Amino acid sequence: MRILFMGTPVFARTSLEALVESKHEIIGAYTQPDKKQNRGMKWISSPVKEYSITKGIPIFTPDSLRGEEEQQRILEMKPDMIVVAAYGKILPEAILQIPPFGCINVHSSLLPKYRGAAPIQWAILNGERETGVTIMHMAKELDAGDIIQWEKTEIGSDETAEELHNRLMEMGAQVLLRSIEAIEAGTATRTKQDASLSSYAPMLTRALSPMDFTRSAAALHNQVRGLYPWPAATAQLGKKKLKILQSKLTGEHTDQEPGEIVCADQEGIRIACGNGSVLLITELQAEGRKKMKAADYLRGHSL
RNA sequence: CGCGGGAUGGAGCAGUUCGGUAGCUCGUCGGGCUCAUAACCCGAAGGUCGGAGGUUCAAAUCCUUCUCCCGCAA
Repeated sequence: MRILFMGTPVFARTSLEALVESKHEIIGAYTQPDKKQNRGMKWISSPVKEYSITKGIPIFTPDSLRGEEEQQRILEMKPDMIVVAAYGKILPEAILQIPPFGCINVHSSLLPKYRGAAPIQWAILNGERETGVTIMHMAKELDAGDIIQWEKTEIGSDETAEELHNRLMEMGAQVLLRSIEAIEAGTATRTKQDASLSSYAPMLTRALSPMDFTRSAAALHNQVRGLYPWPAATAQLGKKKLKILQSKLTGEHTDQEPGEIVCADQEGIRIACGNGSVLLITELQAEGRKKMKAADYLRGHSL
């Protein structure tokens, strides 16, 4: 199968790698243009671009796919199928109709739940017990196409968004290969999404970071691991604003007011939360510092 | 040239403004106390103060430069 790939971050690269190592022919990779970003405003290429260079895959980084010219180019490449994974651009309908085997997408949630940009993180933020990856045919509406296959996985009670992301990334690549195989063999099914069950997982922002200690410890724990490693939960402890990177639920109770420090020792910092629940902060990061164990932080700082 | 913070014994920090014998909390090792201990008491080891130049009688501290780390912004 002649496959045109479209994707940007490391999540997409993993699927691309799986495709490259499969029997399929990767005829090109679309990815976001290089950006000036990070400290020092250096030019950064997407992981998909970096990888494609090492494999000699033709790279395309248009600002938009809406133009005639771009659509014509894709048409001339004669892809049998377009595979999209976290590309970051909307594909116009004209392009969706080009490949005879269709445009399929790797999405890291159990659709129709968590459509959108940050499905992995929102699943954790909402305290879901399970999530997964879905391979679907792309439709005009975002993440609303017919489902080809999905695979579920349990979310560990202390699992972070980063860990879950890495697992789903590998899982996505595998399910993708199986789906393509099924499509090629003509055994693939198409299941419509029940739009009434859909939910939206918008891009994360720093506005989600501040911790409100009147919420339950369980909700805050979800916030800490769901926002890890970016943008990370933050809290004002003592005089400093800290990123809270790792926490534990202790099941303890306290009579102290939300936000008060129950105890700070080798285990970490226990903070009173809503309804007398207690959250144990075990890892954090101060501005200009590296992340460290809460106990280490306490050796040089008083609260 | 985006803005800013940081590099000090194994860990986390102070000291840098106004140069003058390197300090705190903890860890480690030894000893003591104890039925016992992650607790307490006594003692010890461990640092070319990120690298390289310079100023000075004297530099962690002032000047120049380099490397690495981090936060913000994108």
